[in-house]
Amino acid sequence: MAHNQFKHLAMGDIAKKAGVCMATVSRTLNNPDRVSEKTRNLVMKVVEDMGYIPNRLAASLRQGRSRNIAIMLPDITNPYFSPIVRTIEQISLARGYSVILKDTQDDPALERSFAEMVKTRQVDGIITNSQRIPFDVDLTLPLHEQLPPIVNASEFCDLDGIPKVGVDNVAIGKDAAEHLLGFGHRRIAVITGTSHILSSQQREKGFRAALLQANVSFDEKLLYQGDYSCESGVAGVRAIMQLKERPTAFFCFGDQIAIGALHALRELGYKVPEDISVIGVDGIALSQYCAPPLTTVAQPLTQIGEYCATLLIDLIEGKQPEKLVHILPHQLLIRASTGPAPK
Amino acid sequence: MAHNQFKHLAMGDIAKKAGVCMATVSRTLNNPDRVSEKTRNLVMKVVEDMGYIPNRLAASLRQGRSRNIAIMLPDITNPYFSPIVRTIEQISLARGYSVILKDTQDDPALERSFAEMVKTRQVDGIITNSQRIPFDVDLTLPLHEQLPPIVNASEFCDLDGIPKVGVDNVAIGKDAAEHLLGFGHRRIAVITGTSHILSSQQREKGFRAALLQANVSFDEKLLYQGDYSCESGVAGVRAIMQLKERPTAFFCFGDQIAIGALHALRELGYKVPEDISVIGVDGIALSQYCAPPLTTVAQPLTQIGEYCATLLIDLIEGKQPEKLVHILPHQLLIRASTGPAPK
DNA sequence: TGCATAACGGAAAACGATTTCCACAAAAGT
DNA sequence: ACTTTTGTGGAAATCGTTTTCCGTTATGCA
Repeated sequence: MAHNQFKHLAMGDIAKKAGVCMATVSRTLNNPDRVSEKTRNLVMKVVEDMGYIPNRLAASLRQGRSRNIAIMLPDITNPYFSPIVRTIEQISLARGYSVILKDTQDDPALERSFAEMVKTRQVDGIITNSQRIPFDVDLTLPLHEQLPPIVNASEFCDLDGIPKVGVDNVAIGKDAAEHLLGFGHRRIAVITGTSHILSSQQREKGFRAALLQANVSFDEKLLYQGDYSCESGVAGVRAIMQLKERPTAFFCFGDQIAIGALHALRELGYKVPEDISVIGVDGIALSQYCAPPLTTVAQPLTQIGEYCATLLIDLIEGKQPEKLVHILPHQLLIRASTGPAPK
Repeated sequence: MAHNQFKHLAMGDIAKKAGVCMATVSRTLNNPDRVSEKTRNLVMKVVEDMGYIPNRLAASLRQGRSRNIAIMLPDITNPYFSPIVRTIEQISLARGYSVILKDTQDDPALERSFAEMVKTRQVDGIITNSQRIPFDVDLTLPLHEQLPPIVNASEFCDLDGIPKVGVDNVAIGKDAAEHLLGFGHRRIAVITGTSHILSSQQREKGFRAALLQANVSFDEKLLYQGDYSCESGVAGVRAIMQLKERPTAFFCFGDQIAIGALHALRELGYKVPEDISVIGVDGIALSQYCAPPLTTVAQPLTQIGEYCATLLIDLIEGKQPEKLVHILPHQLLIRASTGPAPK
């Protein structure tokens, strides 16, 4: 009713005009090499002249696939995801897929409802940052026979057999800790990510392991449960700096946390890194513009996106990927927010 | 071929199992009130038990609409867009639409190709930040008869009759300038947004008007063409601070520019706001965590998203909106990056 | 000249829901 | 008891492609 002003040509109209049959038009559009050059040019010309654009819904219905993929994120405002999403878009486009982006706000119900888009045939597969797999699975049966094409990005669910792309968060926690230990820090505070999130737990694990290995004990009062937001960085610093025995360094499990922490430390009058060092994780673009520029353990965000998209589309198209799990290398970016521990 | 492991029930299967006809199943699912409670419960139970989920592609094909909308952005990594996109998603979801997000990288060809998704019936409408309308229009005919549902967000094309949601950028330029003038600044540098973008041109216009009105002349050497990126903020400051006659304030046409500018000023050893004031535009979430917290002219980002989504969906559904153009109020957030001009 | 191959036409099934048309029954109203 | 509603069944058209199944003609090659 609404917008009939756009008369939609059907393939039959083109066929009639060009004096060929529909099959030929379809072949010309989808398998150009199966049509003689002469007919191809003829059909193409008519298509151009009349401005025909095939209805992809019809094609999708017939072919049983939509050539769309979905990305589920807990929070698209987190700049961590931007480069990942952008890369996924680029690769998908190159391979003929469109991307549907979803902000699930970490809500299981929303995750499941979005996941239904696979069942409704609106998308052919899903890239998800959630460690909850939004499909019912029977653990006694092989997973890949029950799940639609799905790739776990950055955050991993604990099921084996689910394709995953991300980093080694235990190692990240260790590397960050060792960087601070190397500067002589012994009282290191931690502002974690969202507590139920695996990446946060693993970074904590790596952190503790590094301390243990260096024979440094950890004061549990120096641990603040954050949630990967700037706000939790602010709150964490405020809480911890009230302690009698203050830390000389903060290990923030995300760059956004670190940005908030830097802000709060500034407010309280501390100098970074002279009084207190701060290290983050993620390597978001803005981290280099912090005051001071943030030392951080950078993730290969573009690469994560690249692997996710490639993996998912391979799965969709039935190409068996050689590897289902990709753990990509991280990199410690030493900038100005960390320095020697004060005496 | 790829994933037949998911046997897809069709509506006929449900009808048979429930002992009713397909029309009844369809009615139950789409117009529950046109079916007796008894049959409704029966059908619903079968639907639940068998886990039936209707194929939306088929429905879309038949109904001639996909219940998808597209958002075209030049750069999804710009945190300016995040709250807008998130709000659009929320409203769309509530009204039964899915959102397809596109990063066009300001490329006209990409914009056009994405816009074709309307013609291929993959989306019912578009929200675009580009001032290029990616459809051919005949200016002698009424626009609304030629264009599919489309809404211009934040950046406006120069055609009348296109639905638009945004702010008054001339006023924003004026307000920012007057704030600095009020602090006694007379040499104010400007780092603009992308030069061909209307919002940047208008902010400049407002800025110049305010100076003129205050009887302050503008030194053209204090104008640096940026592109809304952090990098251009850095570059702008470096270029302008090499001048013999330096400014006492920077008006950055975007918060990202301002973040880069703050960074570069810090590198050069200037104190903000004691030596130099900096004001931004946009009011992105991170602006409050800058060092010092950024004075900025904030846009009502959530509201922009809200109006865009509502407007577009109303257009799609044939409801004639009362207003096609919404200019929403901005707000000067005075924080710590601006202060009195040094003597 | 003969024959394999390629190119294309014609017609129709298929994808899976929506929607219409008509008939017919049961429930509700007068 | 008679007329309206209301609810439902049965069957089929429809959306616009893709794809198959032949059959036919043109082309190329030996």
